[in-house]
Amino acid sequence: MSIYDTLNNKQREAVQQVDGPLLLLAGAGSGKTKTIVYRICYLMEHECVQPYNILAITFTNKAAGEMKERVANLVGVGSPVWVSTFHSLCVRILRRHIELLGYDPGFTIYDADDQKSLMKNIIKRLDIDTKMFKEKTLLGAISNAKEKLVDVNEYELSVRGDRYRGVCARAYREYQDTLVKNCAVDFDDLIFLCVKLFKEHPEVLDMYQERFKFIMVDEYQDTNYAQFELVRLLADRYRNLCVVGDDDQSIYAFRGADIRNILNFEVHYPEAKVIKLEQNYRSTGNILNAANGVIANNETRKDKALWTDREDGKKIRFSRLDSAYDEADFVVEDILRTKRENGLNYSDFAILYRTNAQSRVFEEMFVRDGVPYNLVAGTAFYDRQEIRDMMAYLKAVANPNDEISLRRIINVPKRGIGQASLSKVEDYAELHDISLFEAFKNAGDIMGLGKTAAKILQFSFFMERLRGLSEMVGVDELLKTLIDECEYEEYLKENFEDKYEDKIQNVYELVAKAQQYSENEEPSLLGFLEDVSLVSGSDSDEYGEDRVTLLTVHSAKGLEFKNVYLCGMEEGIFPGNMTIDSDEPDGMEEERRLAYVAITRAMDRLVITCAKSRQIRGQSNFFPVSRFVREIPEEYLESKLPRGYRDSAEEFVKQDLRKKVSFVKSVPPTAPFIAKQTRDLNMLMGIKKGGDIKAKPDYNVGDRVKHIKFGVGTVLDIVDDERDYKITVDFDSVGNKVVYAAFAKLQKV
DNA sequence: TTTTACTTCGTTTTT
DNA sequence: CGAAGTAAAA
Repeated sequence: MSIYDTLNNKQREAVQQVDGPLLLLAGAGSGKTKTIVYRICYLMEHECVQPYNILAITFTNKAAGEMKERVANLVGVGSPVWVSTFHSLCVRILRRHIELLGYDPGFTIYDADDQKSLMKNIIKRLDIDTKMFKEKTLLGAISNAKEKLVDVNEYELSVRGDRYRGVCARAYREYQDTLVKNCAVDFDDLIFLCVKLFKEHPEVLDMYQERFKFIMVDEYQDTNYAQFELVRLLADRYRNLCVVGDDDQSIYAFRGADIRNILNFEVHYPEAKVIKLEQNYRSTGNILNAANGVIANNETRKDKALWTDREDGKKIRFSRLDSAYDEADFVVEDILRTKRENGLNYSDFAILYRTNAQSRVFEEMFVRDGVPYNLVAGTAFYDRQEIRDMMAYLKAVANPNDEISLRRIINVPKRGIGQASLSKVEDYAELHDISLFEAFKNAGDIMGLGKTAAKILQFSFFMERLRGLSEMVGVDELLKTLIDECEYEEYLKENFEDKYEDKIQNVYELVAKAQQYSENEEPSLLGFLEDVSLVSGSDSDEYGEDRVTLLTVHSAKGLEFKNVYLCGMEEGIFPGNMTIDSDEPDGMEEERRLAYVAITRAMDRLVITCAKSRQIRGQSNFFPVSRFVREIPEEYLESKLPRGYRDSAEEFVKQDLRKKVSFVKSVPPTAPFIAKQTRDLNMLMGIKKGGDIKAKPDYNVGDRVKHIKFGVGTVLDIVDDERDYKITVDFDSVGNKVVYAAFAKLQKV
């Protein structure tokens, strides 16, 4: 009896298929990780592959850690197989060779927050119109470019007179120049620069191709073009590349993941073997069938169907409540009852929702009823202000060129160095072509600083001292000295009256983490910073306690729970209005995959809820039931959906609008349409909590205006209707339409 | 320089 | 409705 006997036929086939490219399509809950782990072991045991010739790439540290542990358990402790995330793999390679690209090997990694600050500075420096361009947009454009391996020069060439993209190009150049000056790289750079390194220095690539004779990539459906290219280069010599993924679980396209990487794998590698893992070991038949029913509505997908030999189990419970409040109440009650009746733990339950904002109501209820819960939230440990402050100090100590971190801490705690003084120092630095920190050291020579010069000097001495210290002591000691000498605790006490205790505690938690890190074989400040930068908040291990888990569907990927509550299943929330309004269908398919991921998290029981009306941004709106609920075949539901699944208010909405809005006639009342009409009616009837004042349009009869769907047209008439201004527009493309000002949001052109 | 009052603007986010 | 960011006052 060998360990491989515990695999099913398909899994075993995948494990033993070691030569050449292999596409492993692994459905949800099909034993994917087990298969990868066993395959690694099989390579070593049966194919005599040296562990250091194997590379396994994952997306999260959590997945990497789990894989490492399971391999170690199978073959004995500490195997030298490289199991790492894309990003940490690239950092390791870049630390060794980045000098070839003209960077300092002690580079800092900028996270999303650093990027934002940097972009803000650039917008100011380049005097970019903040009405037209927000840092988020520009960073998005840059990130997009880097994900597609488009460098600054290529980007500039591609602009071709487009004014909008021209601004992006200017921002991209300035952004990249500043990164180099600051000795810093962003997340996208890690991949981008690694590919660049391989392309420009074949001798380096050669070395890694020889080293990584067998490569495996997990969650392949989430790779972007840069990652695809990185893998392609590394695997190009031996072509022993095994990619594992599920196109139906691709939910990160909005971040650049390119589903075509997995869909076209056989095109890139014609000799590839394809193995499908379709047996699901997680969910009951009803849950699985429901998921299959929903995902079947997607056009662009690999043909496959999950099956299970588990029992049918409980049917899916669907309940539509009046409000978000009632929904939360219902869910909490249902959890408590189910837990009691079946002798379950709190940790057997999870609440899934589309957006983080939806967690609040549930939290309130849990607090009210004293139910222990764990919120997998956006604001993770390392995103906390006080932690970011400390990290900025450490970053600035490690890399004096890191302006972003320096600016963050120059006046934290308050030293009386404000914007005005900082600007003077910046001008001086620019004039003399020196770094910000060098300028700090020359503060005495800068005109007009007055008394602040001494303060700046003092700060620079302090940083120098920490820098010296960092070479003598561990990160934990360094942190303690830092906290002590800049009187950070006192600063927190003075500035955050009721929250300072938490913050101080967090700071000492960081010290504890630093202590823990210092026990590594080769601790270094750089290493600690790296560890922190590349670890996301959501995979910090806060498990152990018996709690209900609250999380977004995105962060639920890869997890499973006995009981899943999928909440807020409303047309307009999930799928969101953004997706419904968009006219390209890819977004809706991704949204549907997200629904599929959500459903397949459930092992034994799935409860779906939604609210008829919920407050969005302070105003209450009606919502129809999500199309994804309606796509579940009724036989898997506990009870049939109410006929028409629309309540009278919505029926009214529909009829009312048929009379009022002319274009209603020609369009069949599909779900997204009704969602739209619902929103429209909310506007009309003024179903708003807050003071509802209709805004007078900023255009007049005769003006040219732009509509999001209909394009440009001329305003023919403006009528001051009861609730809103009724606008008649002659659109160039579709002719006369009557629209409501608040809803149509016409832009004067 | 720092505090305060007022506007603006809102998905999802593995690293 | 709130967070977060900006403009005027202390």
